Amino acid sequence: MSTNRALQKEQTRQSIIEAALGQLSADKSFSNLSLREVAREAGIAPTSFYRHFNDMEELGLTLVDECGVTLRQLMRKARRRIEKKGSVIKISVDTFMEFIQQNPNIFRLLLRERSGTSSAFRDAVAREINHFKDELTHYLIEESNYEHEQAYTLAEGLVTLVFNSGAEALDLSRNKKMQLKQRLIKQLQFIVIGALTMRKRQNNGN
Amino acid sequence: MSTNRALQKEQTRQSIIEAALGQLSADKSFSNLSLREVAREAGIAPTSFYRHFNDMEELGLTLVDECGVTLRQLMRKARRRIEKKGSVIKISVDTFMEFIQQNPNIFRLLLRERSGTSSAFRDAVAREINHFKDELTHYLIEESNYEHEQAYTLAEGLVTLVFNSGAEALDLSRNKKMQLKQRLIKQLQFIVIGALTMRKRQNNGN
DNA sequence: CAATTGAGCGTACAACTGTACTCTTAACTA
DNA sequence: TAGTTAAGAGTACAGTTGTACGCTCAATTG
Repeated sequence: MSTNRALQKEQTRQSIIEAALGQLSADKSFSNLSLREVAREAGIAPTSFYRHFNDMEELGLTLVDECGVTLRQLMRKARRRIEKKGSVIKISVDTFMEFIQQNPNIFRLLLRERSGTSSAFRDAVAREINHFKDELTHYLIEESNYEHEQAYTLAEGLVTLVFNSGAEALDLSRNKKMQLKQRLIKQLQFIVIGALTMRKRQNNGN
Repeated sequence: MSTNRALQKEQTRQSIIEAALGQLSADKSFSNLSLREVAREAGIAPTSFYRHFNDMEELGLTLVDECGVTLRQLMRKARRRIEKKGSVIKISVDTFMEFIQQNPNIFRLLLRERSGTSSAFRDAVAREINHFKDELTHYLIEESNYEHEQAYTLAEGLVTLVFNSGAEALDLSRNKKMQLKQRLIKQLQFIVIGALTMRKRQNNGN
């Protein structure tokens, strides 16, 4: 198996990926990136793009996957912090907000393609979000003895609230962002306590 | 003031709007609609478009506004149904789901432009969603004696959950949609009961 | 009725797009 | 070392886009 050649190829592949990520912004979504623009930014001829991806879509899906990996790593880090003690809700929210603060463009990619034009994209993003729901579901089952269906419903609600506040936080001032975060934490508390309360009532046959 | 001429103009204006709405679908978002496509569909010359809108963006904002009006009318209808009695949560959810069932494309427009490329769009959509939050906030204050801040936080959470489930419901089968709706209702109950519970605790000085 | 207005059309153009095809040349293989 | 492979460049083309400009001609106005 080759070393030098494959290595060079991998490098330009990476430069394509970085070029694409670098062009994403509040005013430029992936779907209005053109193959030529990306190639230009990556320093290759437009036609050379095809040596690495068949499509812009194929490149996009790669970005989504990479983003998912990064996010999951981050949440693992968050869980470690929780084990060392601290409020589950606050630490999770802090972690998430930290991520979108530092990677606004890749988070925008997720947001946009979640309801975007390509079903392959939509599916990919849905898959990433489902990872979150599933992990949280397991956490709730293990830590708080929830039954699966209840746990999933609860997890889904929590993830929805967090993800959405992330979306709104993108454009806000530091001040408004703080307020939003406070409200988010309250909403998460509401839903957690609500679920607990309903479970108690059910157990008491009430 | 003219009658005939202005009327004709209004008619082709409407045909532009309908053309645009007609072209929106799961696979075609407003931002990849071209002026020429819309003009073609509306049966006018590309350049005639400018007699009615300066921009595609101006057309888009019009669509968002129209969508907002429709939605608010619908929610008023829902409130009337509630006054004649019934579960607040269930009726609201039914109403909302009915809307996106019957107007999936215009709802997709809202979803997409919510985190889209144009800040004018984002603002417009945010404004529409805020209408919902505000109306619900007032409702909670009047009907359940919430204090304003708590009411707003609660309303925001509820609206977020509903709006988001709407987004997910778009692509689901009838069956999955029912399940989603069930979970949504549970999540709304969680959050409402959680808020009530926390308020009680606070009042008991607990 | 004569003059004005303005919605809509047609032409034209420069900019940009994706991609088919051919060529180069450095890295690999045997 | 001679032959093969494949990444990347260059050219070319047909298609689409927004929009500037000038024209037409029916409705409106005075």
